[in-house]
Amino acid sequence: VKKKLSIVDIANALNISVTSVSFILNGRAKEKRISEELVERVMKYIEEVGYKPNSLAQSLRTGKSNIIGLMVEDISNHFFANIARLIEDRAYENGYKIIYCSTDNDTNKTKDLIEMFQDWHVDGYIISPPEGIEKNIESLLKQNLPVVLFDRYLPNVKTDYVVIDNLFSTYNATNYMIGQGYENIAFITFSSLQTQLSDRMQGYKNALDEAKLKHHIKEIKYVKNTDYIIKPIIEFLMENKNLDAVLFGTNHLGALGLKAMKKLRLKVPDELAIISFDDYELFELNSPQITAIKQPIEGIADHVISQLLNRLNGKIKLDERQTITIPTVLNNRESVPFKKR
Amino acid sequence: VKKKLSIVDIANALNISVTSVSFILNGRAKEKRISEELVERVMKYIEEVGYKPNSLAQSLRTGKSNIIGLMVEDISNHFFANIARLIEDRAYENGYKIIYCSTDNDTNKTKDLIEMFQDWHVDGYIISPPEGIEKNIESLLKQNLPVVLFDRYLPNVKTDYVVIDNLFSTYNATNYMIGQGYENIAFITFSSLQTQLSDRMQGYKNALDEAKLKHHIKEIKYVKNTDYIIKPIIEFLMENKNLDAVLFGTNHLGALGLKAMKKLRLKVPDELAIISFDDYELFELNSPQITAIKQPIEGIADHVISQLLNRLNGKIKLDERQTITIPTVLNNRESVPFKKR
DNA sequence: ATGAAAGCGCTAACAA
DNA sequence: TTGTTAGCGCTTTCAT
Repeated sequence: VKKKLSIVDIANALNISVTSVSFILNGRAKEKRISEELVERVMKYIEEVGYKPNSLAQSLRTGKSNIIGLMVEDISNHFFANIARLIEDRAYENGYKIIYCSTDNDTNKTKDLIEMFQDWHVDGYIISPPEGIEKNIESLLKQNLPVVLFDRYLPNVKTDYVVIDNLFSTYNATNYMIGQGYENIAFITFSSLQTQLSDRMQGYKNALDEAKLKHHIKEIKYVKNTDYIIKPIIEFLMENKNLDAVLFGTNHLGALGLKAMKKLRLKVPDELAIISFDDYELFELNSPQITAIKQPIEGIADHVISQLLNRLNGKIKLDERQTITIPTVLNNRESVPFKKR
Repeated sequence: VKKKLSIVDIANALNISVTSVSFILNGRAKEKRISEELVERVMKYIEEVGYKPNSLAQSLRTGKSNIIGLMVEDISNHFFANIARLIEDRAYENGYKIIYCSTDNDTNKTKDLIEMFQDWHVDGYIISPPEGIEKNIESLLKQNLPVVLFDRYLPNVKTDYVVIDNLFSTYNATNYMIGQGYENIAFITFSSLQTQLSDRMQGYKNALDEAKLKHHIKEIKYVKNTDYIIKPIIEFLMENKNLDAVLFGTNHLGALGLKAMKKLRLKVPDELAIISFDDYELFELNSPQITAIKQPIEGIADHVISQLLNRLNGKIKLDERQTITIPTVLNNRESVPFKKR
């Protein structure tokens, strides 16, 4: 077991100073006018013995960790997992590593996690924020730490963020259903004040209001155990036999809603037309294929990481703020046929 | 913008030595017989000013980073995302953070990533290894760094690992199909020498050989673009009209296979019975519901992290080696009905 | 063009 | 019981 060598070891071995080695290592040889010959000698030796700088020490010294903290609601969720993957690729390409965690939308957990990340001096944050962490985000901002929110934002905190056009998405989807002849359209969502969900609800309401139709809203408390999400859906559906269409507020709810309907032996779309938010492999393969509001995952991930990298590279002024809203696509399939009356 | 305080600042403020502060912070006050009074004073002050130790410095000093490196094939894959989530929870519970990456089963990429993680002095590794990184894993082992492999292992490297009983799983599934009266059973898999895939293939072969039935194996080269996976599946299916059943080697292939059949307007299960490896929400919701080999994700994640934590805590002797093989469950649904002849 | 040395924040051996 | 100090490995200022 050979001990890891340090920059000192290699300086000694070559009988030169650590400074030279450091400069050479950091590509500042030219700038410091170090002889070609020395540079070559050092590089060769380093290659030979397989020297690798200790990133920890580098970070302690420079204050830069080259780590990005990624905080998503739940890494096992299809949407976030895909975002995480795309962000990861871009981050590594740019010399950053990713340390991640799932917040579960739990405010206290998130606060702890932010502190942890701070102790580790991560260079930047990508967060899908739960409610109630305004203070903590502001504190990061005050320290000039780059923060990019996504999926939802905090209305009272001036950060960069990347979101989709939630309001228009559901407005549009609801309108589509209305246009297809549906009149008793429900919206099933999680009870939450987060912007993405409240915007989606608002879009739904707006469309109904314009058409002078009645709201049918079911808010479900989020829990991990899916049984306790399916159950209220089933109950809601049973209690509202007059419904002819349902709009689901998230992909998770869409999938579970499908399960609920399967249990109830409800025929989709004959007895109930449906649209889900957030497209999903499952929706395309289902019979009938489920119409869904597709989020441009690549677009979101791309903007998120670009924004963060720009901040990291100082390409955005500190007092500037970039907010990006991306349109969605209604992937029209088979679950909302024209309704015969 | 107030500067971050260090242990020195708080020592000065309280007119005591850094040692005392350090000991108190690390809960060694009792052991070092530091006065209750001082401990209290320090703790109170720390609370007051919100002092947080710099983990970077701690790690540089102690050589322990409290970070676990998680290397999966692809974090956006349902299976790995779920494992990642469970591992994350257990890791944070135990004071570890997770830095992750996706290997894409790319040997060179993985090598680079391992080096990166090493530069960061991560305390332990959890890896679903691609082929050809035996040397690199061995090098980690030689440095007494804990490594737990999962999903597949490296036959020539003596590491801890957690895998499922792949061979029996497909043997069992294939046998089940045979028992249901199917005779021309195909196995669609990715071309790879990785243990999980070769074991699955072997299980399939064994069952067919025992029943004196012919092999129908399609190996597909893995690529990111799903079109280039669906296409060969379609071709294979078209060229082998005599098939009456298909076993898919991974969840990814199962889902894409379903798409292929949809395109071909093949009736499942009447024209083609199917079983997929690795259960999936999609399979349960499909009509017909797809029979699948369910991997015990919680069990895998649990064993993986327990093994790693035990190593980290020195509860496993260095020369000892733990390999765990977990059984799977054949989730019997509707896609393999008894075949009338 | 190269080197000496301070210091990032922390831990722990040693001293007192 | 508490304090002094070396040093983890690196970067960078200042001197030469």
